[in-house]
Amino acid sequence: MADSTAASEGLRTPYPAAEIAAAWQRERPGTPTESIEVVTPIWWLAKLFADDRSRVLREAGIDAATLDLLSVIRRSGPPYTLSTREIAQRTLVTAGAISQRVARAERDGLVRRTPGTTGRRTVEVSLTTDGHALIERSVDAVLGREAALVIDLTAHERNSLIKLLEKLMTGVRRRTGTSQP
Amino acid sequence: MADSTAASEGLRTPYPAAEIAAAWQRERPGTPTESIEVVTPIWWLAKLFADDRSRVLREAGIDAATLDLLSVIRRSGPPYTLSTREIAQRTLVTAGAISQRVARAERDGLVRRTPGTTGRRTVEVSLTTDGHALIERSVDAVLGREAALVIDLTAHERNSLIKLLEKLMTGVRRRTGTSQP
DNA sequence: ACTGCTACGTTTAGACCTAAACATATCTGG
DNA sequence: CCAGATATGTTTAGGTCTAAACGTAGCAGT
Repeated sequence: MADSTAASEGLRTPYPAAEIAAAWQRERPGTPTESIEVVTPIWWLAKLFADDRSRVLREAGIDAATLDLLSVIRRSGPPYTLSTREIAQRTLVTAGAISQRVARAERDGLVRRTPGTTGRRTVEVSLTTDGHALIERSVDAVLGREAALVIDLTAHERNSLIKLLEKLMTGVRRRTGTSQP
Repeated sequence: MADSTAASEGLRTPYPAAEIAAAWQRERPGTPTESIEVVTPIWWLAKLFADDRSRVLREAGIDAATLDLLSVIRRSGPPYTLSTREIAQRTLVTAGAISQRVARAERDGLVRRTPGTTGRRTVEVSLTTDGHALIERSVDAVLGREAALVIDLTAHERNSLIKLLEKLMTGVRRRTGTSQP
């Protein structure tokens, strides 16, 4: 069943995950390949989305890391201010990376850092007028483009996929220890 | 339907994608958020898998980039040799990155570079004894761990997910231009 | 009020990647 | 046979991230 339609030429569907699993079974029978057809497409899709987003953002004059930072602040609503720690929790990167992102964005005049008034030794990061304008300008472009990329799924398929991803994520989280390492 | 079970405390399920979409709708009604619940979980899962894999590999004394390189050569079968170009095609990184990966692996004695005998100005990369031993030692650990991470899905759910991811990837590929930019 | 503990943010060193410039080697068509 | 086009790999410059070391700011207990 793998030999029909032998690849007479290049790779129309370049190296689908099933072929990787089959190759391992051929080379090392018994290799635990059950996960490959789930994990590999997820990685590839993540990269396809990330690369496409980079392209869209380059045209808008902003990069993905900055979009992520400005988005999370914008989304939190007025007064468009979050502490460094809150930002780190809502994002999948380390505190050090947030520090650097904020430093770059501040250098570019997109956010402002102010000593936190509330208790702890926090630092509040808030949007400047420029930062607010930039995120307003970018978010529709990025999300609109991504909506177009997933349009091939029917509403039903989309819902099934969302539910399955949710269940998978719950399991993975539980087994890896839910907090970021 | 979003307000029931208000988050009285921290974030048991930290910032699920649905909340992000809801936040955008609250802040900017009309924002095209249809893709968020699909794209965001895919990114998060990719990162969860990548981080977990890094952890497993650190214990095995190898990094993800090297695993990727040795795997693709090992999987190709005897004589465990591929040209730089073939490796780049089977991997999602640029030719420059492959060049650097091969240089590092060669420095560590895991692969060997030889001028290609067949026609073009190719460079053949082949596994050394050490490289072969290292990949044999690592692959079961990595794939076994990943199989354990996806075990919560039933066979039926797993198949549905695979099919949906395949369909999504096909569409995204077509709309972004199938070859890597 | 001291002393030690914990929370929080920043800095630094190192790894890896991409994009673009290079450097060659191989073909192609007069 | 030669000139340009094409295919391959490598190098370089710049950017971002992580992990770990730091440096302090509040807090708790006595």
